[in-house]
Amino acid sequence: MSGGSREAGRSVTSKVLAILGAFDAAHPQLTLTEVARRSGLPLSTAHRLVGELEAWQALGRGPDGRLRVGPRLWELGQLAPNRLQEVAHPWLQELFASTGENVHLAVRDGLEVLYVDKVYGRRAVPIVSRIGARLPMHPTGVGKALLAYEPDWFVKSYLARKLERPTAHTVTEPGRLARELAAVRVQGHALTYEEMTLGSCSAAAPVLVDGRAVAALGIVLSSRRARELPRLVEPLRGAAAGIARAMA
Amino acid sequence: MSGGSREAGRSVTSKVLAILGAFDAAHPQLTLTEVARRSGLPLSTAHRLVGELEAWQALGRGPDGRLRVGPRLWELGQLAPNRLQEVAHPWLQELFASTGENVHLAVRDGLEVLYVDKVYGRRAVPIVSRIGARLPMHPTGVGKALLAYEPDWFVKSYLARKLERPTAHTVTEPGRLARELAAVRVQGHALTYEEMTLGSCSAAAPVLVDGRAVAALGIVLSSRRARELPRLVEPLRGAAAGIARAMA
DNA sequence: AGCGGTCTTCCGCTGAGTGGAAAGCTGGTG
DNA sequence: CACCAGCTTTCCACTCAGCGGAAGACCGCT
Repeated sequence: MSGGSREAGRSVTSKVLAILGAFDAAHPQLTLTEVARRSGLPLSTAHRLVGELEAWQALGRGPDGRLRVGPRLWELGQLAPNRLQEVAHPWLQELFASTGENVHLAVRDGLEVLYVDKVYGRRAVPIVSRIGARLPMHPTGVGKALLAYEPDWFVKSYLARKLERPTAHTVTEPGRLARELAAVRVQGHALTYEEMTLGSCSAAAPVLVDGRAVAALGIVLSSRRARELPRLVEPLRGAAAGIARAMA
Repeated sequence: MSGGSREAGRSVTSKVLAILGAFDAAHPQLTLTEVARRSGLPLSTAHRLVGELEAWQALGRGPDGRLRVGPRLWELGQLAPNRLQEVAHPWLQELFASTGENVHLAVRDGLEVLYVDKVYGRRAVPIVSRIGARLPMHPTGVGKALLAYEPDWFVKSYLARKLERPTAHTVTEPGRLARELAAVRVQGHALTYEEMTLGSCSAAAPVLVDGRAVAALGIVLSSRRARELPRLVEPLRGAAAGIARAMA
């Protein structure tokens, strides 16, 4: 840019976006120095740009003075149209009403599940997912439900990587996982037991439109109540089917 | 900036933000030309910057090719911490569960109400508010509940302006409105009948922390069922009080 | 084929943006 | 209370990235 940019060809816009990109679910608040480090910008450059973003409320500061995403970006984000969420939300609500359990909706994004919506009540025990958060596919119910309906080549390349292992219950052996996915395809739903978080288990069903899983609907409960899961599968599948019908 | 910027002193960052600012609830999707007009930028400049934003998924395109807020900004927006929403959501959920009606939570932002959260089911009839949307204060239940607890000078200057009149039922005479606000303060809740939208009416209660209304909780239903509103006031006030206690 | 609108590309000028360095702030430690 | 380590803020002279008017491509409509 104008002036002595060390790394030529980097636009101001890309720097601004790099700063925004420094924030993610694992790093929702950062010091200026951390922003500079994570975005790969010189500290003084980060300082100036962050100042402008802050003035516009794109970024804000927490009580401790650390930087966080600001209200203006939240508001802007709400403008992003999301047909899936709009169509599906009433079903999540209904499923929650009839079961009283945490329910959530996720889509695949890259090699992860992205949580798109969630309905929970007061006694919601385990905070497993957050709207907008990402988790790996293989240890989550919704992830398995989605993965099971991906084409072979995709599943193969997913399993070929070294898979994370958040708990001792996580299944990471490619063979066993592939067999589980086959079972999901046959049964039409996935179950997990403490594979992502100790203390919680889940059931999930794919939202199938033209044979492709465009999303997955999941229900999570405390693993103490794991034996109640089978009872929840039917309503879960019903809601997933309802969403699928409304999406088509 | 570098080059022949007509309006000197305008940073690239401010231009990027102006582009983002071109999107709002009333204009969720825009053509490039509209973006340029609304942000006050030359078309070619808008074109270049929009290109970069699009590549980063900060903006996206709808099926018709028009620009909209992209998934990346949605995700980023979800990162914005919001204690009010986190604390209040379970109460909204519970209020919805016990009444089956649309409930929503709003705060004052400038001279408008900003909807922060909303819970609704399948039979939700009237789409009055959207999370992240803004509406004027005087024709909405939550707006009246919030306005009633603002300091005198604020209310005075609010009433001094020419007030919008979305329906024939909207109260805009300063005197009558002031009297209504006094009644809200006495009763602890506000009622509206088709003041914002024909066909729907609402009740709302302030969330009072140290005597200040930090938010308002509202419930909306079809005006055909207006006579059921009084029955809903008690649960509404209970939930608002619960939120207030949890916020303190 | 002409028209009103949109989108895309081009290119030479220039001041906005740059970032290293140095100075200011913390708060913790011996 | 001097010292230090890490974070934040300010400064400034150099320079190339960004600029935007203009020209042209590309619609859909009549």
